[in-house]
Amino acid sequence: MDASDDGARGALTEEDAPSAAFADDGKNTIGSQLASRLREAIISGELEAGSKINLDRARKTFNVSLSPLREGLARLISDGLVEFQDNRGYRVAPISIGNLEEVTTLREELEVFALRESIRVGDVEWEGNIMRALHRLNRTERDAARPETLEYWETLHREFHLTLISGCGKPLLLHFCNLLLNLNDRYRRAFLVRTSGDRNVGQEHSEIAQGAVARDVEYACEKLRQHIHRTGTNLRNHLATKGVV
Amino acid sequence: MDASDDGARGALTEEDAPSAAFADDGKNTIGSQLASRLREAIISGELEAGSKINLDRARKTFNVSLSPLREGLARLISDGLVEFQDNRGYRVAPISIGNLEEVTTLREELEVFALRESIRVGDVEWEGNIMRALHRLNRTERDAARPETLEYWETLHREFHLTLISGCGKPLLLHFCNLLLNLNDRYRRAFLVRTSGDRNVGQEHSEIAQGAVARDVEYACEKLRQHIHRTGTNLRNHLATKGVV
DNA sequence: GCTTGACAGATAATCGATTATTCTCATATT
DNA sequence: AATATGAGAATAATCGATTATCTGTCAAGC
Repeated sequence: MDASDDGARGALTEEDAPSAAFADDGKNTIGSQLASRLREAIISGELEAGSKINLDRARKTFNVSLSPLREGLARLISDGLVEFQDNRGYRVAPISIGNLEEVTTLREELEVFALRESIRVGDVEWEGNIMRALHRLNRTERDAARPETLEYWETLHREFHLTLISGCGKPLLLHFCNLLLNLNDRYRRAFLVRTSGDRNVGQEHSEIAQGAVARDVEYACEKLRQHIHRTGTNLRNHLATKGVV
Repeated sequence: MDASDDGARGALTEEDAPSAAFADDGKNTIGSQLASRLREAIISGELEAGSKINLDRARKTFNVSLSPLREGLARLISDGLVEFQDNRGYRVAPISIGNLEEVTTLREELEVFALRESIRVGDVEWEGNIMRALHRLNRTERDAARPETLEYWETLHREFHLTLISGCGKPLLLHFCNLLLNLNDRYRRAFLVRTSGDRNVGQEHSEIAQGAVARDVEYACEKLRQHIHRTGTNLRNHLATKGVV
């Protein structure tokens, strides 16, 4: 499941890194469960970007009372997926080309920095986790005809990117990267059914991973930067096609 | 007042940048007011780092009901000042040397990047705002004997740093920097009554500001980086002295 | 002596009802 | 015609009470 779905929700210092399965992954309270469901609903595009969230309607849709609903929504604010204004309620964070460009730029800056740090201080276990995540990702088919494979691929893809930087030992930085990845995934799941023909994404991932475990900082970081940049460019073109400003 | 105290609380895309006074700055709801009061209480050290927040006691202390109290606390989670765990409630985010070092490192990375971008795209109004913020800061006495002057100085200092990077045109980046500045200020207000003798902080600020408005990217960025780094080093020494791990 | 389990008190989470605010739209006014 | 006003509906915020969960203590069993 999504690494950010841990039942134990901390603050910015929480453990955002992907980790081995939790037998009992918490999610005890209705508020927590709602946060997960809403997060998935927003990232998957089920809830339209920019739309207002009517509390009363949402209350009925999810069969919950107001308190846990507000609780869940409040958490998504820190994820950047929901906006809030006093007395005007909540709305799904809007999307825009400007926002996508900023997310891409910051990913280039922060994820690359986190990878650099990971290569510097990451241990052997970190290396192993990368190889595992890469293998699982590249062995998974991404068939546009079957949405469930797409979602599974997204999960693994996200896991791969988080694993890459999980060795850096900087919880705050990982938190920021996690947020950015969330925001980015929303764009991809909304607009990118298939990758553009001139890319071999699987090979890109392999190159990054091999550079990382070989501790070749410059190679790995440059490959990661290009990978993020290309995705950003592709997405921007798709958005422009669909008339998003 | 604190720039992050806007009544209108948005998500990560909100306007975190400092701006001229709001005649009516909102803060309509009890939840919002509480968020501000609690934020100040935590940053100023009034609420001890790492301590548990008993909801019932807090409810009585602030004379509010449970719902707005939870609302206010939830917002501080996204600020990284409060941590939360299902069924175990809220606690003030702990401090540690490790966290301080990460905050410092990320400030060096992100604030410097934001300054670089600001110098690249900032307009004349941005330049003017810097000179104004610098003037107000350097004209304000920082008298350790009078706490109210310290607090006022902190406000202006924060305003100066946010103004420096306010021209970058990247709301998400500004949000991250705002969070980091919050976390950093908590350490300073707790541990740094006076700056160490070998520094002339006023001059450091002046050099950064002059470099920025002169559009000398490398000079300004290097000065800012050193400024942040020195503060980090000073704080770490103070923490170590007081036995913080 | 150590572990396990039941109990009680403390604490957090949730609910349904109430109050306050904003929004809508028809009407009045310049 | 454009703008201002105000009543009523829609919606958000808050409250007090109730329910669920956890934490620490102490006794029974191994």
